[in-house]
Amino acid sequence: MKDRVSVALESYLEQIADLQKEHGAVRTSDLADRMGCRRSSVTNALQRLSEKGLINYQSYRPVTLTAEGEKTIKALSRYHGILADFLENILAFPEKFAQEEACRLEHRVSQSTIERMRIYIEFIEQTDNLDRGLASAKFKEFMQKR
Amino acid sequence: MKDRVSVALESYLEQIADLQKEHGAVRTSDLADRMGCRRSSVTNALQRLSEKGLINYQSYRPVTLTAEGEKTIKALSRYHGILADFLENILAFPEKFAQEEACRLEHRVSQSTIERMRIYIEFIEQTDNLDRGLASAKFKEFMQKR
DNA sequence: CGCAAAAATTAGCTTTATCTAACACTTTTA
DNA sequence: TAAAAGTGTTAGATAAAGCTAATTTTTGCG
Repeated sequence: MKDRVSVALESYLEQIADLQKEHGAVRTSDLADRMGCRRSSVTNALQRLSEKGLINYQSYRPVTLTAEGEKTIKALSRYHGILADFLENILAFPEKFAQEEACRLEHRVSQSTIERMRIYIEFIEQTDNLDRGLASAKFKEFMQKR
Repeated sequence: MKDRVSVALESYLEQIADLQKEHGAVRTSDLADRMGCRRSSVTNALQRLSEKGLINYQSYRPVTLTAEGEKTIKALSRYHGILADFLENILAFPEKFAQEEACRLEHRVSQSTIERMRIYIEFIEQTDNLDRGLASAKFKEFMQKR
């Protein structure tokens, strides 16, 4: 069982995936902007990600994810999505906050909790469809009145 | 706004509070057992906690929390309690898991999310009392059927 | 009491993750 | 096309958090 990559490196990896989608190529300075750190810290991170086989990296060349890196990202972004969905649609947070909080939590929340959140969302949706509780709508209403 | 103590140090602080309650005095080796690390790492942590004014520490003496340390712990354990409550009573996890997961998350979840979880629990309880949805019971039932 | 065992600390090393400053490559542009 | 600007990397520091091995302090017992 290959040891899990650190929270910091996971975040770099996510930003790389994001930038790849947006711009194709991924540059050190864009990553530094996103991560709020110096370019030299990015270089250091890229070297470590490369050693772990998660990115294709050569000096002065734009970066891409390896197949392994893609796989890691896929799992992570699923976690992120479910978390953000839960925060927005169950706990009734605004989307922006939900996204930010999901970023903070996705590296820590266990798989069981993620799956349970998914099931909970499904449950609430079913309840809503049965027009019995309209639980999520009711919660939003409840929030307004406080 | 004094900068927040690290996740690692926060964990040490919690174990200190726990041991203080159980045994009065807090010894390096007990802490090492609890934290699953070496005694030398504990000494190192104690020195840093002491520099931050969170514990009273002198070489070879048992450790106690400062007022500041107590305050930190109080906030943390409130977070822990709400999280565990949410995991157990909303997401229907067994108590043991809820406690463990709360330990992992309490250092990362933002205050807003904690407060919102508290409100959500309150909301569900009210709903349940109105005998309208019995949402939490229904969710447990729903879980059983899967 | 005095000494051995246990407990705690120190010293020194490692890795991660960050920084600044200096240097090396690339790209732009006059 | 060559100098300047911009981008990327290296070198060297620092701090957190851990480790092992060696040393120091405390404690318990014969």
